[in-house]
Formats: sequence, structure tokens, C-alpha cells
Amino acid sequence: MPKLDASLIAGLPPFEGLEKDELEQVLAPARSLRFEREKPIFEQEAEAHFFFVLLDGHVRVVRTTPEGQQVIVRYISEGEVFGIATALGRTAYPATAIAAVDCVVLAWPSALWPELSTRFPALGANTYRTVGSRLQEAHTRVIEMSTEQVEQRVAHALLRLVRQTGRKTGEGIEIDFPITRQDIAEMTGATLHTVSRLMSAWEGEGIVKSGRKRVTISDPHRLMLKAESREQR
Amino acid sequence: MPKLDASLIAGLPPFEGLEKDELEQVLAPARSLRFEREKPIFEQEAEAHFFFVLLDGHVRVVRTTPEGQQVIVRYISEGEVFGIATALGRTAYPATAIAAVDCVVLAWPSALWPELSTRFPALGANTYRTVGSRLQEAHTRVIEMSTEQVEQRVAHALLRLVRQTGRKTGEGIEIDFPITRQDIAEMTGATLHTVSRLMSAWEGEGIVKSGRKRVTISDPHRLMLKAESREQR
DNA sequence: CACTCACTTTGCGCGAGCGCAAATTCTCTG
DNA sequence: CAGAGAATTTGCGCTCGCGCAAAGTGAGTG
Repeated sequence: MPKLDASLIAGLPPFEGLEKDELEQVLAPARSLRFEREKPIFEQEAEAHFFFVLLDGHVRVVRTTPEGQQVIVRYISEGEVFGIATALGRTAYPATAIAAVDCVVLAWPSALWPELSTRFPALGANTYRTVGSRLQEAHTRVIEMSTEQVEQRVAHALLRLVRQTGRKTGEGIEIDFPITRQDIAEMTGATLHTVSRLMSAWEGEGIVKSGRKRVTISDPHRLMLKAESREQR
Repeated sequence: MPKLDASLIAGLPPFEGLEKDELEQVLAPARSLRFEREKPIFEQEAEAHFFFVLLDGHVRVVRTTPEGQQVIVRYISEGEVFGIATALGRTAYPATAIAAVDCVVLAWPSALWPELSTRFPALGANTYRTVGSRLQEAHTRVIEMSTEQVEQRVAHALLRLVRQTGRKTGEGIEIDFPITRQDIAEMTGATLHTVSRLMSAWEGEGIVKSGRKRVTISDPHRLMLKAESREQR
């Protein structure tokens, strides 16, 4: 196995505040792995033997209910940690992670977490900061689901995706990975039909441009208006 | 200020795995505080100067949207940590905590968290385990909101409350603190009207018994059926 | 290059649950 | 113990968004 170079992870948020030699020590027990598009990286309920950092690509995190319903918990972007069940005292992954596109990840054995987080406190702090913002984001979603209409929820979801993974193009900002109406529906608690109708309407208004598994926001500002407007309960 | 005794916190989940003398060291910088019913313990957006453990009572954690909408994030029971923004790298509380009944809490200055969690790794591990289950619970709520009808959501919410804070009485299991239809509505994303209608119906079926700010589950099993049944999207 | 399958669009009807309103009941306060 | 206010119940109409159905449109594959 070729030795991984510190430059791979230098500058990534989880490793902020670590010196070069520390980066190397952190990297030493890590393995680099590739996953093809739509291949699972880990499965819900499986034992959490590894935790991960995404080097390249996008990962979809999905939770499935006992009744077989799927909900997209979040998308992971480059440079984020994921699968950190261990850091939260869990022995199994609470959700399934699937490569949304071809991905490159780093994987550490979960058993090393206690040692790594003690030896490199910044790593622990960075990770728990991420956990904090995910917790807050989850609560935000609960609130959106409680208080907003479908139109606003979809608008908010798109804006969030654009903020996290937007890529500028000639026609606006494009979501950087393949995403279907069904996916958006699973993120917002709507049906793909309703999402499709909304997107068509917005396309007509010139707010978005979308094709098969592709969404571009041409007028983010007007979309923000959609996200905020309308009376609430 | 009277010195606090280790027995106060011995056996509480956050302090599991600490020795008696360690408990005393942890307790040394803590202050004990009382809060009257309906008084805020901390406010959303305020700087997180303290983190807390609830010794007695029940605390309601509420998040308010910019538009003034309120959503109940969770209830805290005896022996739980809360207000741990600091441990997640946040400087402000993301929500407001209100004493649902008269409460006794322990408060530590946030600035001590790094030192305490390093000196007593078990404390850190216990806390992050709690964070992990809260994150998972938040996702569970997102999923419920996405996939369930109001009736099931209310049933699930009641069952969760009963599990966390149930107190056995002659007529069933009672939720141990005052809770209004409005509160239940804010937990489930419904209106108090719909909650009221549901509870009336269930009362007629002999599943619950409820009065002003009081809810008793007389037939948890039948309520579980309500929570699970019904076709889903 | 055609075929197939996945994804998307669109129409139509219906029902859960909200919005609004008003009446009722319980609890606390003075 | 009476009055006031908070909490709860209940009715009614309406709308949003789902359920179901079917047709249309790409994009990848043999």
C-alpha cells in the first residue's frame, strides 16, 4: 500500500489546526478507498468498523424505516467526516451511505478513535463541531417540516444543496451531482409528483433550469423569496 | 456556598464510570441553581456561558423561528445534561430551555469543558453518547414528519414522552409534568385543534385519560397500534 | 441504431387536517 | 367564593398536496 501524503488532507476542515507531522501520524493508519457511483459505503445497522473522510465525490446518507420508507438524511461533500458512529458511542451505523458519484474516501478503523481524538484534540474538537452543526441542521429540518408548506421546504432544500455543493455555470449555480425528483422528495417529505410540479412551475418563472438528474438554480434570490414567503401557521 | 456532595450526581448517566474522588473534583466548580416553573434557564442565541445537568424536575427545550413560530425540540429529564453548546463548538445556545416544573440544576462554566472532558474522559464519552442519541432522535423525528400521518406522529410523541418520563398511577402511566395540547402540537407539527380531537377520540376508546395539562396513557399497547398502523406513502 | 428502462411530466379527484369561530370547562387569584 | 383567564372541545368549510393513472422524454445498452 502506498503511503498517503499529508497534503491529501491538509486544509480539510476535520484536520484544521494540525501540524504537518501530526497530519502524517493521523494519516498513517488510514486507508484510501474508491467507491463507484451508487455503491454503498456502509449499511444501516451494520457494525461501525470504520469512520470516514470524503476526499472526492458526494455521498448520500439514507435512513430506511422498518416499513421500508426511505428518507435522505443528508449529502456529504468533499472534506467532510462521516460514519462517525464511534465518536458518538454507537456501535452500529444509524444509516446507509451511498456514493452519489464515484468517490474517494479515507477510512480509519473505529477502534482508533479514542486514541486519535486524545492525541490530537483539534481533531476531536473539529469533529464534534461538525456533529453540533448536524444536530442543529436536523432540528432545523424538524422545524421546517412542522411549520412550512411543501413549496417552501423544497425551496429551502435546494438552497441548502446549492450552498453545500453548488458549482457555478453559465446559467446559474448547478447542484454538483445527479439528483432526481424522487431524491428531492425524500429530502423534503413530499412526493416526486409535487416536486416535479413545483420545479416545472419554477422553470416557467425562470428560477431554475433542470433536466434529467440535473438541477441548476438560475435565480437564487427569487428562490429565496419562495422559501420565505407565504403565510405560516 | 455549601459544598456539594458527590452523592448528588453519583449514579447519574453523565458521570457513569467516575470514581468518588473524581465526582468530587467534577462537582467542585459546579453551582446548584433553582428555577421556578416556566422560568427560562437559558435563552436561544444567548452566549453559552454554562452547561447543565438536571437534578430534579423537567425542562422544555424550545426553538423559535425568525417568524416567531415555536417548536418543542425535546424535554429533558432528571439526570440528563443539557445546554452543552460548548461541547459542540458553539458559542451560543441554539434553543431556549424553560423549566416545565420547579427545577434544580447544576451549572458548570462552559470554559471548563475542555479541561473537564480531558481530565475525565468518561464524562466526555458519556456526553457524546447522549449527543449521538439526540442526533438519532432528531433524524427519527424528521422521518416521522416525512412519512407519517398526524395521528401516528402524536401517538409516537406520547409514547416517547411516556418512555422518558412516565410515572405509574392507578389508571395507567402518566406523563410526569404539565403538558398542554398546544405543547403536543408543537412537538408533532400539528395544530392544537387536531391534537385535541385525537385525544378526545382516544379517550372515548379508553386508550388515554387526560385533563387540563395532564395526560395519562391507560392502554399503551393500543396506542402503539395507533402509532404503527395505517398505510403509509 | 433501435430498444428499453428510468426518469419526468401532467391531469383529475379526494381527503386529511388546517383555519376560523364559538362555546365550554377548569383552575387560579383576589 | 366569585370572577377572569387559560385551556380545551367542537363544528364547518376549504385547500393543499397526495393517490392514482397514463403519457411523454431522454439516456444508456446490446
